[in-house]
Amino acid sequence: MKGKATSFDIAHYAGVSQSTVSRALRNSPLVNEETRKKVHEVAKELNYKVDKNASNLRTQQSNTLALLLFEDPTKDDSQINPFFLAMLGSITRACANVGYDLLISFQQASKDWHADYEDSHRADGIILLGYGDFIDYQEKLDKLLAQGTKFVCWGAKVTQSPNLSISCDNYHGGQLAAKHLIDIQRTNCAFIGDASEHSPEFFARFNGFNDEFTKKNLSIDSRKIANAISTDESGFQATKSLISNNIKFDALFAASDLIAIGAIKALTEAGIKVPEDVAVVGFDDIPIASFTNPPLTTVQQDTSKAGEMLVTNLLKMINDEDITVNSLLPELIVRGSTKTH
Amino acid sequence: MKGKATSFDIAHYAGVSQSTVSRALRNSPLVNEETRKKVHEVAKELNYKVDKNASNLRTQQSNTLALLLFEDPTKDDSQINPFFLAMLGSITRACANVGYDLLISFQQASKDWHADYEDSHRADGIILLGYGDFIDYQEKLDKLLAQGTKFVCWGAKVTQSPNLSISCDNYHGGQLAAKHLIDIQRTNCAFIGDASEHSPEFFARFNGFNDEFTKKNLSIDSRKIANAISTDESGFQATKSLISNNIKFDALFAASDLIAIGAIKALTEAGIKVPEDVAVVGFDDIPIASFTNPPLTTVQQDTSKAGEMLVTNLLKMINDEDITVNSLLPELIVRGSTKTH
DNA sequence: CTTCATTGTGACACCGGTGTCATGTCATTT
DNA sequence: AAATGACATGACACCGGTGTCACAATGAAG
Repeated sequence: MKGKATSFDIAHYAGVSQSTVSRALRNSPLVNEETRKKVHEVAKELNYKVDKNASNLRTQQSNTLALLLFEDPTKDDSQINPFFLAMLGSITRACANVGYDLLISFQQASKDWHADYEDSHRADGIILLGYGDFIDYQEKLDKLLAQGTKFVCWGAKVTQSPNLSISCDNYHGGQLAAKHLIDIQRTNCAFIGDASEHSPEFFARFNGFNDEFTKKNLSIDSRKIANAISTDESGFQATKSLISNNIKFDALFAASDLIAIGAIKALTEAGIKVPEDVAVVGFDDIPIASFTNPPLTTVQQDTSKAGEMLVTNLLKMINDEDITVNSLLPELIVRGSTKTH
Repeated sequence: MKGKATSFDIAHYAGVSQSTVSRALRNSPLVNEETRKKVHEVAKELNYKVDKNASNLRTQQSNTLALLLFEDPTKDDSQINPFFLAMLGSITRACANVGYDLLISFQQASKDWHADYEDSHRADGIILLGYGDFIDYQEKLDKLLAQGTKFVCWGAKVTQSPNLSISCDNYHGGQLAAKHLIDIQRTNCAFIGDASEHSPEFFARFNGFNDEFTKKNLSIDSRKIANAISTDESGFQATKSLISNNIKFDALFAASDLIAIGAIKALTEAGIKVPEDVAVVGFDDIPIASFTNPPLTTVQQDTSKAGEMLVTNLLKMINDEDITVNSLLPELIVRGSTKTH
């Protein structure tokens, strides 16, 4: 047999027209049961598969979603944030469940990325994933919006159109962390992350955390706030600088687990014991979290549910259905890094 | 503007024919520099993007690769083997570097998966990734081969066509582990994994390990070999059963890091100290490995190079070029789990 | 026996590009 | 001045499906 079989080949062998083959294979009610069976039979025999390019071209939809992962530009090229990796896994599954293919692509946050995938009809919609500088990001989202591109994003709320973004309730997560530290009487607390609009998610975590302290007439000393992006290296450096500036604290809330891991490393190297001297709370609950030494207390985001929601919401957008925005509820997972006894 | 711009729209506004637009956009040398510029200008203005479906249909290639991930069926649905996640990351990058898109899909190892992606012209080639029962797997690979599908796979050697698979030199990796343990005088050694043809990679690791012992007139007691698939849970159970059968050993070689992590947990719970009582060596060097307690000594596979090789080899196959099979050289990373002093 | 709805099928245009062939223009050669 | 070639462009078929329309066959209704 020369090359791949086409619907014409099937038509030929089944003794019907190509139109009928097309209908039969898509189980159109228009076609007689008997011919339908015959066609399916021949198709199977010839190992025929519908050419997606032709079919997509005609129907003007691809049954494919694109996942764009943005990375912190400073990040080592070889490692990917495990939290996003987990999201990627759950998104993949969610796509498979609804019969969509998934294209993935890593984007340099700095680079120009336009909505290539959707514009070129390669995907019906786009899922955006990534921490990164939000200000720059926002601008590009606006462009997407203006173009009418179908997309959802994880994390940062897009102001004009809050329905586009799905996230866990970061503010609430921050509160959980604060409550826990207050419970175990660690109120002299440092925060490592970015407490500004540049990282809305981190900011929300910080605000929830801070507000909870304020509620109890406590406060976070601003000198105990150190900037970091979501890498262990950055968390390590930030914590180290706090330590070398001789700033004292008995608890540390890291805006992400990777930061927390870096922080623990910095603390340990400085001879500061976790959790005896400093209790550490992270955010995300990445797989590593339970394997660190000590195991990391952290605010868990349900990545599996998150991926599902991203996909279902995106599909709703594609079908012009209404979206019910749901924030995911984070959960505190207490482990060794805050166990004081 | 109604809908997306097509090349005809560009042609209209640029005052040339559609053919010329097509050529100009692909920077064909046939078209005059001036018109080329003009066309590019208009295209940019109208935010035009080539429709991939049309273009793929015509050229009969998709500039897309598909990545199929096979999972141990027993595996918890929510977690993905971190080693494959790392591979996925490097493959994605490698694809991006050569201008290919990447479709990903998780496959139930048990399910029927045919070569849907390639048959339906959605991808030019396929990358297969996954531990799993090799016997069943092999059969499906044969089918792919017979169909002339372009694919490469990680790990297990496909007997008829060894060029198809790329892997690190597992045998050598096993030797490295053995040498190290012998060096530190831990020769009463257990092996956790699957030492049979069902898991060729694990088998090779074991064989390298075992042969190295034999070379030194040492041997691995067959009662100290326990079966496990590549999950921490399975490693945990396997190790536990060794312990509860009162089998003594002072070193343990796990066929993968996840197994090793489960093993460490089992040992620790039984009051056996790592590395004082039992030295543990894993395989893969997944990101978690350096964060375990104690940090895990392991045989590192260079995932970044591996992903690159998979992609470049697959592209060579697609272009009918010759492939030079390269095994990747694994490297021993010594960490706390084998440090006896 | 005609009329009309129903059912199943084939013919054909179409999706938006790409590649081939034909055409036209202009400078160079003889 | 006629012939030759290089260069630039347009016309058109084609990739392999999908959707619309027309039409034949059948049976029911009038």
